[in-house]
Amino acid sequence: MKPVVVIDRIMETADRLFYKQGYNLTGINQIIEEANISKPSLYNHFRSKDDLLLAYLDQLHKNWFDELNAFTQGITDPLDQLIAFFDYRIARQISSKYGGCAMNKILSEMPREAKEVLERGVKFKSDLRAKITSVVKQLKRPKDKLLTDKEFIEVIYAELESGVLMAYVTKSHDALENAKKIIRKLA
Amino acid sequence: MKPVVVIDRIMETADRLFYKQGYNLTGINQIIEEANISKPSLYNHFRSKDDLLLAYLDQLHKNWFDELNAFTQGITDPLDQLIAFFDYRIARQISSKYGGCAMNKILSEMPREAKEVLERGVKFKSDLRAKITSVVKQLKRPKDKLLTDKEFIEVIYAELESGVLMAYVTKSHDALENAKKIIRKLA
DNA sequence: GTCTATAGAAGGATAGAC
DNA sequence: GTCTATCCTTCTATAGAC
Repeated sequence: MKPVVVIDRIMETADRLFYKQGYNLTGINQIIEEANISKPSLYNHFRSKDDLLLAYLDQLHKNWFDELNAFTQGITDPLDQLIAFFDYRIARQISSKYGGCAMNKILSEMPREAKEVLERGVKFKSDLRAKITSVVKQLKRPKDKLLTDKEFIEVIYAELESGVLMAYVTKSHDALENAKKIIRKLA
Repeated sequence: MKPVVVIDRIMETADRLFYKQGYNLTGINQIIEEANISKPSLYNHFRSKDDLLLAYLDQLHKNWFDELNAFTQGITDPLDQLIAFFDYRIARQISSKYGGCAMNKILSEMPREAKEVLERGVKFKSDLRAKITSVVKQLKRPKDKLLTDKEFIEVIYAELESGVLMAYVTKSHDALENAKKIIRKLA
């Protein structure tokens, strides 16, 4: 069921290859071959390979948060919502066979000059942190908790990032599972 | 003060370029040019570019832990030692102008087949975790603490990983600084 | 062990026909 | 908008002389 429209075929192929092989290891030639289009057809839609990367990152951002929202839809208890963030990442890592975090992998292979890419990374991370913050506020944690809200949010965020990284390296979601217990204790 | 021996010049140049630009963006041509050697001279010491990468990773592992040991040398209090782990990473991020974690960046740009590289990543992470574990044991934390030793170790590790990633993306070590306060509270 | 020279493939991007 | 054909650069790696 490949997309019929050319630009959709490009985006679908870029998404798959950039995630699987990384940006720098994926050549324009491979993209056009697997998307079954010609080279000038690609350059008709995107000025350059870098331009395609930015489009890929924007699509990634939208899809990632849309799917997260769909995943947590219907969960009312705030603590359960926090746990669902971890379950979302676990589900993604399992379905991608522990391919790691798409955004972090791209960020990690960029040279210093890639300012526009870095900006998208910052936006992605601040949006995720904002979602966590919003849910933590709903917990209405008492003031005498060991960690402040800000600190608790930081730990949640760190456990998500580190957990996915460990999933990528060890090909297991043990760390993400353990993190859930820690979050329940600190809540 | 460039190294005189050829293989040292290669390693020094590879170390600098792999970290600054990443592995895939660094060509053999650039390495030999900046190391002021010829191409066959490089291939006399390393069978392939991949072979050079493995040598680079092994050197990185050794240097990283040697410098960590030197950094924590003389610190006797276990909690201070844990904090020193964060200060070590802060110092490295400042001196590298927030270039991020060398090991994680390489890991992130590898394709699935790069088994030998991934193994070195696993070893690096398990060695760091072992060091944290060793120090936490010395804390002799009471059983009634909110987090078990295992959970506390996990949080320390996650804050280190996530903190360096945030340093790379935001070009600031705020996250690593905040993490220190959290660790003190949870100790 | 080190060099000059080169092979052979793949990289990103474009001209011009339809 | 899409194609065939082509351009120029860069890539990893090697042959053969010294």
